[in-house]
Amino acid sequence: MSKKTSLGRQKILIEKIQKKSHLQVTFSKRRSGLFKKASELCTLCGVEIAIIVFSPANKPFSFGHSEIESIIDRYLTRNPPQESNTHQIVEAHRNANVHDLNMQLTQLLNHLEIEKKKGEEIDHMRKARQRKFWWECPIDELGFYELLQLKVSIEELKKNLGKFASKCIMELSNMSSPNIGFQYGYF
Amino acid sequence: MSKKTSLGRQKILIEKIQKKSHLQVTFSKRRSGLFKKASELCTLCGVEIAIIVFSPANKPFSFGHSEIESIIDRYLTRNPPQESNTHQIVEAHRNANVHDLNMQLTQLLNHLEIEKKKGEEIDHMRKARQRKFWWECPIDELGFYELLQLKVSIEELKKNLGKFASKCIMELSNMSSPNIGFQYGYF
DNA sequence: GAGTCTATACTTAGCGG
DNA sequence: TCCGCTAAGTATAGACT
Repeated sequence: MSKKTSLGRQKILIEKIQKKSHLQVTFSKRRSGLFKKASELCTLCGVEIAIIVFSPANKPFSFGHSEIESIIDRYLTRNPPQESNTHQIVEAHRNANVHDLNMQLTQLLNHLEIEKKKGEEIDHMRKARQRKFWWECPIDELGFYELLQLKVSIEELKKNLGKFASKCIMELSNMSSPNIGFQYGYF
Repeated sequence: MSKKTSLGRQKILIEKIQKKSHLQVTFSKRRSGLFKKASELCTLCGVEIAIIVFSPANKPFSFGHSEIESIIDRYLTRNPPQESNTHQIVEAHRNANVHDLNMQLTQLLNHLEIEKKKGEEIDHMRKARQRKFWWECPIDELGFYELLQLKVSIEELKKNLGKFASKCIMELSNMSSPNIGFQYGYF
């Protein structure tokens, strides 16, 4: 209650934001706003839109999914310079050049997206494993006491495994498959 | 005077507008709105943005990070200007566009390189670990026989660890530090 | 088409979690 | 970093020029 209520939106000048943290927030918000507007325009008017944005941290963000390529392609092929014939050859070359660049750009965007996703996935998996599996570490890098600890831990694991296996066996034998071929006495 | 006052903005559903004339108006307004937002984002955050939009009439509109937009817009919407001066301006902007694309391409190449390297590194580490550490696997996902194998392997590991530790201790005791504080008898 | 007007829908700055 | 909130700033639907 003693807390002041929010001031609400303040007017800002459209000029380069100096404060870095501030800029990052604004970029994030406005980028998503921009993409939302674009998506609305797509839906409302049934048009195709391609957007490429480079973040302040120089990361590329794109809107337009996989269609971005065809959109750029269309733009470049159907953007005929309406000029005199004398320029047409030069223009054609230029357009070919631009077209080529855009192809590469698009391909790179796709690759980047894939690589990013792959990297994130692997990283995520790694982190998940690290949380779950304490033994995931290179033995060669362990110190003496750490080796001791590892030994103890593995013995603990062995015990637990024995218990777990026994439990599995019990459950199996409680099921309706009495002739199951496992050699229970192994443990 | 007898005119009714405007109803003000009405809520609309974000779905394909059916009425053609209506659609055209909306497209025009929202496209400029989109480009305005993009331009603000450019200025506020000092980033580069490229947008390509195809109108319902299949005309391409593009937004680059400068005032290129209005010029290209004029150039494409109206008939080609006859003055060579204007022609030069358009040419200049087209070149700027190419330059821009090249910038983006370079940036992307760098990003891709970094991401790829990162991904490969992580992948390499993962594979190295997998080769080295057979026990790196989620216990919950192991089958019965695999659990058996794991148990055996771990017992083997325990033995090897014991040997390894003994060897370490031997080597330590052979060194010139006889008072080392380890409790050798632990293993 | 593009520009104007109005009232309202939508966006977002600044703050907190 | 991302989410949510609030209030003020903007964008824009509809009608008309």
